[in-house]
Amino acid sequence: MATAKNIKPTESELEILRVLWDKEKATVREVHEVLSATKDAGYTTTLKLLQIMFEKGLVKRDDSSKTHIYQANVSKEITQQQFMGKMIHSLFSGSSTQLVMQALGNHTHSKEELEEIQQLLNNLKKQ
Amino acid sequence: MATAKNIKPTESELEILRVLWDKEKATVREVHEVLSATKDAGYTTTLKLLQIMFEKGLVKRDDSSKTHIYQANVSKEITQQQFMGKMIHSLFSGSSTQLVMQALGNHTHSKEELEEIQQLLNNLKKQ
DNA sequence: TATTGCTTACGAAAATAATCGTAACAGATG
DNA sequence: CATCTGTTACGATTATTTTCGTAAGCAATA
Repeated sequence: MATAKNIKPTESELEILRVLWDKEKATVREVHEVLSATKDAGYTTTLKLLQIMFEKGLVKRDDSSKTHIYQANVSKEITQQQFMGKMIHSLFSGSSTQLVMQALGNHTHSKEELEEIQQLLNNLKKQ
Repeated sequence: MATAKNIKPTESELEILRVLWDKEKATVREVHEVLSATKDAGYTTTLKLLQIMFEKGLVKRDDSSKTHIYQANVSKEITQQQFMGKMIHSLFSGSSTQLVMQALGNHTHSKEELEEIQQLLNNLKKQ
């Protein structure tokens, strides 16, 4: 993903990005279809939002045919980091460890997942 | 903390809660003093915000003397969980494991912190 | 060709959040 | 008592985000 803008997507923009990260490419209608399952806003609302996101550089689009095709222009990873950083700062006094412990303690993890985390932890300890 | 409202604090409200969690009790002026170190908004802005938060039940206050004394009315833990849940859902496809790995991988942790996490992990594995 | 259906563009309204200005009041102090 | 200082109350403004209505275009097709 070439352009990693440091623009923080709004709540609604995030919902759209989620769809685009999942589908890779999508038309306004496709995005709207997914969104309308969980929220009710009109088609033009989704359209407008995508247009705004395009202006901000959050998405790119192929407008060579009448029906434009949108694609995320910020990576999921970068966005995750961005929000995590904010979260760590504003809710965990800057301690990512506290955040990790909170997430570990308050959600269920399968044996396999715990093992996966253990692997990563082992690697970190080796440094 | 008796009343755990499921009201999501806004960005600014969160900043105020952070101060209140830290200081336990505080007057508007005290909150504002802390805030003004990092952001510039007038005193009455902080006052108004606290009044709104009071109406929402995010804070409680002792108004027995002229200068009211505010206190958080939602716990840091509950609020953390609330935001974490949202985050896991909207950015990690519902997988808290992914979030944990992201946080572990993208931030530095001291030997002691890693050990602390290991302890918790051990406990979880025992279940 | 006329109609229908789906599309984009875009201004503007509605909703939400943040900020401030001003009034009023209480307490201290000259 | 008059004044100054610091406080709350609160309406109103501003900024941001979300939503929608309407116009216009294009393509398929009756």
